[in-house]
Amino acid sequence: MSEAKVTVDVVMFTIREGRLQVLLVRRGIPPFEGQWAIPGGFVLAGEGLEAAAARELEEETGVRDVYLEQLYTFGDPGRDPRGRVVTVAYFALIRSDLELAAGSDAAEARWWPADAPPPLAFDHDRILAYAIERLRNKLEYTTVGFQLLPERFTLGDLQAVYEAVLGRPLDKRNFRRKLELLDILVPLAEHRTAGRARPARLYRFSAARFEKLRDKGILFPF
Amino acid sequence: MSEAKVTVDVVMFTIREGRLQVLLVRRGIPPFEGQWAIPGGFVLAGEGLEAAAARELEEETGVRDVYLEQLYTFGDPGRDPRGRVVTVAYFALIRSDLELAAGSDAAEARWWPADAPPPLAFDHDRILAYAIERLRNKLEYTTVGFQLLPERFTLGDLQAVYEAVLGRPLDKRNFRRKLELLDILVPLAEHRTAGRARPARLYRFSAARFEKLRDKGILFPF
DNA sequence: ACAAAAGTGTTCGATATACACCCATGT
DNA sequence: ACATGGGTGTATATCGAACACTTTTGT
Repeated sequence: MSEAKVTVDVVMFTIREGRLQVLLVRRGIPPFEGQWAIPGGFVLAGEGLEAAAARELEEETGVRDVYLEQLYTFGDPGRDPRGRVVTVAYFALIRSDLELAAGSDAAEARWWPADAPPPLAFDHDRILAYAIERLRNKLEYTTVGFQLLPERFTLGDLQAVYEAVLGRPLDKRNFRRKLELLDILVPLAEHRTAGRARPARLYRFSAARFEKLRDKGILFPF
Repeated sequence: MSEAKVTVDVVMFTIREGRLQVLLVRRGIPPFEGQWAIPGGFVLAGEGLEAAAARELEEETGVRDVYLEQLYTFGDPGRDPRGRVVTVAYFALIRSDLELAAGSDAAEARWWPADAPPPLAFDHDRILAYAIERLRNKLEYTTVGFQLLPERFTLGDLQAVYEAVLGRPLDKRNFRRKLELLDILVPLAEHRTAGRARPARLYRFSAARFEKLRDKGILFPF
């Protein structure tokens, strides 16, 4: 017997309150009814895996066109009491300025700190741990960090993202020098003033310049 | 409809004749009958994905306990004319001293240069390309290269593996210094003499020392 | 003797890290 | 005036890259 059900689970990360947070939903049906879980669902007939993940993402958050990457496939027999279910896990990065659409699935959904989630259904604790590890690694040698910020952001915002995900403080001057060398940020004319501190210059990510780096073989500059 | 067939495909690499080679099988049945393909097959009921990959590996080569890592999952609708087939691809590294067991599947199987394979069935050219890319990346910051060599090997052997996979020459002195710093090779008393050249010292990989590096947070020293 | 691969150190540039003070604004 | 985060430069250590000759063996 080689028939199985195939699902996608999408670990959606964001930055809220200066911390890395993950979207979880409370299950409304057995198994694990009432438990928190990583959002996911069955792949439809004729639907690609990544398309299914993007669909779940949009159903859950109302958001499209975000960073989405395949993570790992979990298929141990017995991981789902309903029978053989193979799940292809993805992870996604949600910009911190995007609000969750009100529960389209009528299911309860909320952000949880990624390092302090509630008990999770199925083997979802493993999936979450794996996603966090992958995100940390990616952050160190890629530029995915920008995907967690609004289009316009300050260097302080960006550094805060890196610190939240990596879980350690970074040196401001070294961080900025590294970014300057990469030359993938475009300084904008505007500033943003927060609280009673000096206004900070806003930047945006330049996909074009990043592509040029890639073309020159500098694949993962971070 | 969420039922699908689940297969595992295993991209098996080795070093032969100083080149990176990949094991391919000629398909005996439709679809793509007579075409070359990456070995694989259906996941059995109650069988884990990695277990299925290890079984395919052993059926095809007679070899067990080799380096095996999940690569990516391909599930585009239409990738298999028989219907919805999701394949979880793995890649494996076969030591260069291991001989293929005579065709247990009665199917033709042979090594092909990884950079010049014949036309492949399904989307297997994509899978192979992805596996090569991953292997190259892994080689640069991990120690998987040892998995392609016999237990006892010379530094020249090891460098040849890296050069074959990366596709570029490496500096002998820099290569050796790096290894010395890592301190994961154990020099043996024996030497091996090849042709009419000076005999070379044999080494073996020390998994114990490698684990110590990992414990100290030096995850991927290469 | 010579062909073949083994073995061995140093220099240089680039990159990563550590570290402290002044600036512009709101209250 | 002071509290808050923004902004800036220098010195040092570490790592990677480039580079050439001697040694040991078989023929």
